[in-house]
Amino acid sequence: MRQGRTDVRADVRRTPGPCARWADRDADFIREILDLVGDKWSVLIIGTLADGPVRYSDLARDIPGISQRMLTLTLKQLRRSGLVGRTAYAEVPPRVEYALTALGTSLLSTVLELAAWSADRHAEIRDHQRAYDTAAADTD
Amino acid sequence: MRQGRTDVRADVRRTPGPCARWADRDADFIREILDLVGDKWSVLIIGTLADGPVRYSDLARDIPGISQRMLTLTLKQLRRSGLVGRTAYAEVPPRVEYALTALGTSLLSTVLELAAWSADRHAEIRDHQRAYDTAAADTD
DNA sequence: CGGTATCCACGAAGATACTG
DNA sequence: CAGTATCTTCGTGGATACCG
Repeated sequence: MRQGRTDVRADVRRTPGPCARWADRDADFIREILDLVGDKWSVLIIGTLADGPVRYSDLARDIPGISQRMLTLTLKQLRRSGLVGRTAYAEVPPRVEYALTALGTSLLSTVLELAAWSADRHAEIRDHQRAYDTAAADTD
Repeated sequence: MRQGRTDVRADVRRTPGPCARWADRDADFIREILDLVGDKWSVLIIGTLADGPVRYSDLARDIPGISQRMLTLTLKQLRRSGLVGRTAYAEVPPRVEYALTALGTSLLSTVLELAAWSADRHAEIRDHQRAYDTAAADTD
């Protein structure tokens, strides 16, 4: 499962007791990746790029509800981190394609797993939420 | 004309790949899980609970920078979704322990994979970011 | 100890208009 | 087509004080 060179959990204290603590570095890693893909649009964009290069306007059309501003901003951020590449063709009309880099692709599989988990468990989650909300309403 | 506005949805490219265009419910799944663990603290809490039940005050101490308010709020959200369980012991002084449920544990492994990815690639990502920022500064 | 309640600042993000 | 610029709203989260 985790055959990466760096095992995050290795840095977390595994005391027999109930007190495992995050090394600051671990928290930073989490924060870093969350900043990258924890927002509203990044994962959606990455998923849309899964099959190959996609044009700006196609992204705007295929991602429901995204504004031009957020699309541009999020693409810029993904590009900055090296997850997404941009190719502009000097044509008329102009054509710009965005595609996953190798780095982006490597993230895709993990992210897809998360999506699969969510799809798999979402009924269970919703049930819990409803039950919780009902119980809370009772005690109000 | 390869793609008019009318047939956008019909012209979905269904390659055998992971996902072509987002069906609305796929986007909803992503959104759901991102709402759950995409925030600043959820993953950190889940990770801290990895080894077993942890008391409220221990969570507050072991998660650097978290405020009491956010700890309470995030725990409530995780509890609502069935990822975390709460047990209050009628003692003096009072003791309350939080622990991952089976659902929470099943998420943990996926999330840990994401953290491992981040730990593994974070140098590469930072390099890209620096290069990008430098290039941007040049064109300014 | 294990929380709630309230106030406030700040950044994220939507709407809209404009440009190369 | 592929963006940028600006304005404004809105939610998230920090600080602080208080309660069972």
